[in-house]
Amino acid sequence: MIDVRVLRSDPELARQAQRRRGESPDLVDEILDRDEKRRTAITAFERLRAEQRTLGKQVARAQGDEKAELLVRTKELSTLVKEAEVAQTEAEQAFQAALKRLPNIAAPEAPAGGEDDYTVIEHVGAPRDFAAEGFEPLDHVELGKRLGAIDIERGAKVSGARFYYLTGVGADLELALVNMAMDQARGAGFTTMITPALVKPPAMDGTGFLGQAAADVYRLPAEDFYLVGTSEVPLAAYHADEILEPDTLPRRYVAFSPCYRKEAGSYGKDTRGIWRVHWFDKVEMFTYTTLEQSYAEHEKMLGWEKQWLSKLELAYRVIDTAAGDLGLSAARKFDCEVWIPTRGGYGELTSTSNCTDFQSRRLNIRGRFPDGVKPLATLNGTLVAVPRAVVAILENHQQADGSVRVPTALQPYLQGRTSLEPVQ
RNA sequence: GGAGGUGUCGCAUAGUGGCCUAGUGCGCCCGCCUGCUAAGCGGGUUGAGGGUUAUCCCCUCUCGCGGGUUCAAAUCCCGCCACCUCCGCCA
Repeated sequence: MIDVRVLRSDPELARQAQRRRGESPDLVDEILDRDEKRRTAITAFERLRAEQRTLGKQVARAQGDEKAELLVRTKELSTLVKEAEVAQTEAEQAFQAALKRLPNIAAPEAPAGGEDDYTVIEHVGAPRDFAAEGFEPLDHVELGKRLGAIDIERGAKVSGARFYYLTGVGADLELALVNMAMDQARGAGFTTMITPALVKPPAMDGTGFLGQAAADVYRLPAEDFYLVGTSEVPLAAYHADEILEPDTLPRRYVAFSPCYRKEAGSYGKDTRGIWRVHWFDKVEMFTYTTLEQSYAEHEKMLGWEKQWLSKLELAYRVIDTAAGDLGLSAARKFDCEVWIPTRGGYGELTSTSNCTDFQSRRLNIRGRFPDGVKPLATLNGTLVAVPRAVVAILENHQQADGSVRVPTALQPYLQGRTSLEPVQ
């Protein structure tokens, strides 16, 4: 949620930001119009309410005829106050509804445009040249079968399309990745968390996932729960309605959780294998800090993600996501995209967003600072989304004999194994 | 799932319709006093919104949340939520 005072003082900034996202600037003016009506309604209510309170005190002291006369007026006022209160509430709700639709103001550095308008910040490592090595790489589905690591057929039998089992070394690989990620984050000062995967509507809405992303969210209507698509949701809502002391900042949390996504609108896209699935496990970093510190923190998040990918010995590039591809809450987003041999291109493995004070305003997360109580900034970043990491490792580290080399850093987490061998 | 209890300004508490502009203690902040510290004394200390915006000032809301009764609600009534105790069920 954007500070309405920013919209009042510099509406053109917000209109411009909307255009850079490829969205209509008219929403800004609709919000300002509703703000005007809201303030008029508040003033009207408060004037009546003040009169009611003043007269109410006189009633308490008055006697006889004087009291009777006052009661005539106060009874009238009682009705007027109630009407004015209803009008104020309605104006407030109309205003809030419009304001909540407005996405975060994209950072000036974020490229304008949509999904394909990203800029590449850097390349790290070179894609492996299988042709030079003299063999054709297998995809992760075939490798997963040979290793006894991934069972997609039975995933579909039990749960349907886009579900899978990790079996044997596949399951071992998940636990190894998760433990390694947790160790790295813990070493960087993060507090380890295991978070609820079912949340109530305010948590989902406050994090910004009931906007454009609502179609992608699983809901349990009977109990009014949502299944989270990322532990960003329970981590952001963790400090909702709290005022944090500045000397406890930054607060860094790392969570392991399952993630559930409908993947609506992706029909026919990435249908093979486990690249895009309805459920997966993920280790996610999350930071609460000041708005001023958030930009440096965002660089740190990216640094931790790069460190992680390097330990997995993967070639990747970093992109600066375009404004139109930021989602509702983010002001800026960096994706790390790893080279996937059988895709013949880069695919997103991790992503880190600076949501500035956008989520904090929705979730009412504030800090007590010398110059007042102010909303904090929130940032999130993937360390490991398990299935995609498994795909990247299997495909990039496969050998001509069908085995898969285990990256050195990961070996201690896989009972010292240096390679995964085919079982058939 | 059932029964009972509890929810007040950081913490602990007072408050059974108008004297609540929510009192008191603790904690915290500022100042005074004081060789230092403690004690003592004085003041301040929820958050949000509106008017005005030159820091002041004025007003409204905020006693778990939402309704209702009333001229007037922390206080009375209804619903919901959270927590505690016990029972049931379950991993």
